[in-house]
Amino acid sequence: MADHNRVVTNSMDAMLFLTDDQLLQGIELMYFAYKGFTSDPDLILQNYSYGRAHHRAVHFINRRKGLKVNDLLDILGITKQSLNRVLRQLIDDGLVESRVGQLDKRERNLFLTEEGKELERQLSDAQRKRMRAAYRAAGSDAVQGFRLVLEKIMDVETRNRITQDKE
Amino acid sequence: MADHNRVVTNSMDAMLFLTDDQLLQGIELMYFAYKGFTSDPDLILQNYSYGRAHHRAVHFINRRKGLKVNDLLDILGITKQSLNRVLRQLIDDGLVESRVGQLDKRERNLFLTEEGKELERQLSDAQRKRMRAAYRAAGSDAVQGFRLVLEKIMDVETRNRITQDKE
DNA sequence: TTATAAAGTCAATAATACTGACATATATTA
DNA sequence: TAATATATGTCAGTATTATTGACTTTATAA
Repeated sequence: MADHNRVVTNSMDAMLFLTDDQLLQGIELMYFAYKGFTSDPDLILQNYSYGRAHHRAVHFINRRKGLKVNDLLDILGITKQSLNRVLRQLIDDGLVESRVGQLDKRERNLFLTEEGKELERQLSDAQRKRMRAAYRAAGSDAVQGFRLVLEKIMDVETRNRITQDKE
Repeated sequence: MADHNRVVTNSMDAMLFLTDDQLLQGIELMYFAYKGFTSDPDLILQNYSYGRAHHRAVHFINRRKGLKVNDLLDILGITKQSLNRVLRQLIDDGLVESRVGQLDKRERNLFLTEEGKELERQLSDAQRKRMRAAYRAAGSDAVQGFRLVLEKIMDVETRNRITQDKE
């Protein structure tokens, strides 16, 4: 029975019928989930008088250690001037270190300091906790589906950049 | 084999092992997907000199026709003063109609005008198109998993409010 | 040497949110 | 009925995050 269902399901995929209402429900789900998803970090950031922009910078500097300012700009899709305000604060506050590039001295490689890592840990702990609970509650099959759909929702250029960066 | 795998997978769910890196990948996925998800409407809104706040208002007024101002405040989780700016514009521009409540005349029931429906259609067409493409590419099993995980990511109070509202 | 590139900065502006203080109309309660 | 509470709306001031445009400094490349 499982096998039979699987075959039927797969052959249905090509003509998956989706009402506008079902799609709108998915859209709302994204909205509400994203809201919950950002709520825990938002609370923590208040203690530092930082905002989401700081979180994003800290997150990506942690994930791609030593990345260049330009890389960060590409990832975030904001202007140099917007990033500068945030980065300036993080550097002045001693959470981020900006090292002159070894090959090209115009470049700056960004790293988290110990203090920066501590904030990152706090933020990602909260977010991971929520993700882990959701993953566990939904089950591993659901997680695969979740990841697959999210990947397809992204802009193609974004998807290519992310996946090519992965080693 | 399918049945055997299913059993193994389900029994694994309780102890689903997730590395911090896997969870961080999920977190990034949410970030990038949400970004893509809002990019199409953002372009359309520029033509109207509106922002995401207007989109959200229009979306929920369409989805819950005749909802009260207080209902909308609850859903959006913003202050009366923040909503007012947006709602004032939409009403003045003739996209939203505010009708005095029939039972309680203090209340105002919100509706989209024909013009408002036209904007809603434009915005949701773009977003539905992206969702439909993602759903089709991922397959119906994946869609189920996607929805399930998103529901679990939401705040419990949000989830209860959403699901109870559904008839 | 001149042009290009990476990073940083200053200034002005916009969208979205916030808090606090009040006003108005209507409903509910004492 | 009089006092209180509720739903909505508004004014003013402030903060965060983003924008555009103009420029500078330093370093690499043509």
